[in-house]
Amino acid sequence: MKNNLIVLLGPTGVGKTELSIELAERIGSEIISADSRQFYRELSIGTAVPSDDQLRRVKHHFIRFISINEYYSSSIFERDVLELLPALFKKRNIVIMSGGSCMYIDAVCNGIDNIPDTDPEIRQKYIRLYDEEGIAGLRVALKLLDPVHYSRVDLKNHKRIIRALEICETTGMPYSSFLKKEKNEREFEIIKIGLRRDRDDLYGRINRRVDEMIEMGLESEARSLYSSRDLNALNTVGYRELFSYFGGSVTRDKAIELIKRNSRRYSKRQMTWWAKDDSISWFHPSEKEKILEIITHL
RNA sequence: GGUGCCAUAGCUCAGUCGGUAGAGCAACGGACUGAAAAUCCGUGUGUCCCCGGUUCGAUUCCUGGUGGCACCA
Repeated sequence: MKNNLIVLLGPTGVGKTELSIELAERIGSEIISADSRQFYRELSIGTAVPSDDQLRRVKHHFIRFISINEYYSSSIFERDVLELLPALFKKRNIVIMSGGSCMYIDAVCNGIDNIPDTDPEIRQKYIRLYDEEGIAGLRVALKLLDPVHYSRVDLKNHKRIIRALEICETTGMPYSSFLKKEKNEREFEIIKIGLRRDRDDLYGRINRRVDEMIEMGLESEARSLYSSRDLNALNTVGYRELFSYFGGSVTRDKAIELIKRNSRRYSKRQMTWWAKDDSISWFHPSEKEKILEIITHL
């Protein structure tokens, strides 16, 4: 009997959480979360993690399991998921992975090229270079160390250039030499099921959900994290805007409005990412029976 | 009721001494290989309130409407 990973994906707010739990209950599987901000145990309201009730209904993995102070990445996620899956497949030949973090989902489905770990100090060094000399300084360094990548990379995106530079310096080889871009074969089938809604409908849900988060106490959750605001894990919609409010640069109402806007923009970016993936079968979240049909006939 | 001011993009407004218009925000499109809810790139989307008039040509000037605001009654 072959093993199947059902990848349930969709933009933020589309309704993945509840549907994934209902599906998992029906087929008796467990759920792997592929939401990179639900990984952090310090965050809950702003990341819309499943409720305690929901977590009791179905066993979830990768929910609130690391600290915002820890380093994590899509590559580590790939490794962690691939290590966990055999145990899950022993219990049931179907596992559901549900989430919206595009790059993390890709890491599990297709793999990421093997690139050596880097020393955080080296990244810091290039961040300093960026602060002092701007994007131009980064470009000069990259052109020297990896002319191939220099000709391909988005030369206005400092994060991309810094990433390439830190690899070049760590390994003594050009970053581009590590990029094979080959799809890694998996020992299980991958069935991608995408959830989508009309834009007005989705945006309405996003706006309402932000109001609900505020009612549930997002402000105090964010306030308790304010001293850690510079951590990458907190450079996240729902928190950064409230930090601006705490810092006095925007009003509370404006911050809430910005959370809504940035959530909407995020959902659009997710849809753009998936638009070119023709292996996804798309459904409206209400089409549960149709989706079950597919899953149960595997 | 009278007088004055205003009406231009989704919003706030600029502008055209008459040659069909532009900023900010919003919106929209895209990129993405170990920070990714991050980061970056691109795009003006318009009966210039309406009916007439003057003019080769009116969003711009003029009559008259309509709506809004202010002041006087």
